[in-house]
Amino acid sequence: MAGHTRDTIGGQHQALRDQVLVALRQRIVNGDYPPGERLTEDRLAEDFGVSRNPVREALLVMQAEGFVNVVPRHGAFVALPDASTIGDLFSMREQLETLAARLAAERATVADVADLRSLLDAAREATERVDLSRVAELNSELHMRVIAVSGNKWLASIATSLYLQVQWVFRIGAAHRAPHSWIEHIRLVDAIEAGDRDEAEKAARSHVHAASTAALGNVEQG
Amino acid sequence: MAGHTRDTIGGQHQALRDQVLVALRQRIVNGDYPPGERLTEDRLAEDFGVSRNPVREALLVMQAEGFVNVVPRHGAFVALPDASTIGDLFSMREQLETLAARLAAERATVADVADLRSLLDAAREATERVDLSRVAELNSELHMRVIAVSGNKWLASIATSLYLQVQWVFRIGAAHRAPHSWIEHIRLVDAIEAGDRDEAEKAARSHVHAASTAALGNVEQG
DNA sequence: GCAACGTCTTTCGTATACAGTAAACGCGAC
DNA sequence: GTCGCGTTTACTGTATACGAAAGACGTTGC
Repeated sequence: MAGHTRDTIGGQHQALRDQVLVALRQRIVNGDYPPGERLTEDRLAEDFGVSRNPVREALLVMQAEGFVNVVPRHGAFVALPDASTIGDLFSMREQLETLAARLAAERATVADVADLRSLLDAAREATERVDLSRVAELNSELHMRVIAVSGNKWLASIATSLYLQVQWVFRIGAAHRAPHSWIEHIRLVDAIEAGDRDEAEKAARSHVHAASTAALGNVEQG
Repeated sequence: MAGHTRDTIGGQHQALRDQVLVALRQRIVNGDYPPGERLTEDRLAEDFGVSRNPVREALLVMQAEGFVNVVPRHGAFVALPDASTIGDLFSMREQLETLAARLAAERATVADVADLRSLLDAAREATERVDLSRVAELNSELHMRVIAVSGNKWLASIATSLYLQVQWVFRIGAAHRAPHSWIEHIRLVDAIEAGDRDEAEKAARSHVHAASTAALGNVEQG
C-alpha cells in the first residue's frame, strides 16, 4: 500500500469533528463564548447536537491552537489573552511573515501574482464601499495566499492558527486599520512581483510592525 | 484491563492519550513504524493495549505535528519527508531560532545563563565520553531551554514539534555533527549572557545554517 | 462561630457498541 | 484473458456506557 492519493468526492467527507471545530472557533472569535468562560464537554455536545467524542477532539485542536486552556479533570476554559501574550503573537507573526514574503518573492509565478492582485482589487472595492469587515477578511486572505505561495507547509499550518488568534484578539481594531494596511499590502505584492526578496521582507516587517503598534494601542484603550 | 487504578496520588494524572502520544512518537522516530506505513487505529490500540479513543486523540496531535498524514475515511500513514519538506523545516527553524536567541539575549537572568552553561558542561563531558546520542539529546535540550528563556509561549509550543521532526529525520547525522555544534552553542550562550541581541541572532542563524547544510548533505548520501 | 470531615455531584477519561463507507476480492460475461 | 459488477470485509466516524477523581456542600464536633 504505497502512497496513493485519493480525490474522489468521498474524500471531502466533513467529519463532525471538523464541523464542531469550525463552529467552536467561530463562537469564540465572535465572543459568544467570552474569555474565561468554562466549556464542559457535555454542554458543548448539547450545544452542537453531537456526542462528546467530536467535541473532545475539537477541543484538543483548540487547545493546541491556544484558544482554550484545559485543566485535566476540571474542564476547558476560553483563554484570556494578556498584553505579553499579544506581544509574543506579533513577534511570531513578524518572523513568519518575513520568511513568507522572502520565499514568495523567490517562488511566485505570474499566476500567483495575478491572484494576489485580484485580492488587492477586491480589497480596494470593499474599501470604497466602506465594507470594513470585508476588507479585514480580504486582508487575512491575502496573507494566507502569500504564505501559500511561499510553499512552506509548516508555515501554512502554523500561520492558520496564528491568524485566527489575531482575528480573535483584534477583530474590531483590525477592521478599522484595514484601509491603511491596504497600501502596505500593495508594496508587498509589488516586491513579490519584482522578485525582490529584501524589499518583500522589509515590506512585510514594517507592515507587521504597524499592525502591532495599532493593535497594542487598542489594548490600551480596552 | 480497565482495572488500573491511579498509582500516583491525585496531582498529575498522566492521561493514556499522552502516554500513547509519547510511545507513538518514539516508535516513529526510532523507525519501528517506517515512513509510508499504514497505521490503523485498531492495530495501534492493540499494540499499546488500550482502546481506540486514546489512539485517535494521539493521532490527531501527531497529524498536527506533521508525523502522520490522515486520509479522511482511509486511515493514518506515517509521513514520508522529502527534500523540499526538509528544506522548509530548516527555514522555519532558522526564523524561530533567531527570534528565540534575540529574545533570550534580552530577557535572560543570571540563573538562566547558569542553566545554559551547565548544559554546555554536560555536553562537553558527554563529548569526551564520545556518547554522541547523549550529546544530541543535550543539544536539543539546550535549544528548548533557550526558547523557554525567550518566554514566548507560541515559540515554545511550535518549536517542540519542530525539534521532534528534526530529530526524526536526522537522528543519525545529528549525533555525528553534535561535537561541532557544541562550539557554536558556546558562541550563542556567550551572546545571550552578554545581552547582545544582534550577536545572539547571528550565532543562531549561522548555527542553523551549518546544521541545515550538514543535514541536507546526509540526504544526498541517503 | 469555625474548622474538619464525609458525602455528593459534576466532569473527565476510557472502553465498548453500532453504523456507514470505501476498498478488496471473487465471480461471471464477453 | 480481461473487463465489469456484486458481495464482502475492514476500517473509520460517531454514539453510548461506565468508572474514577476532584471540587462543592452540608454536617458535625469543638
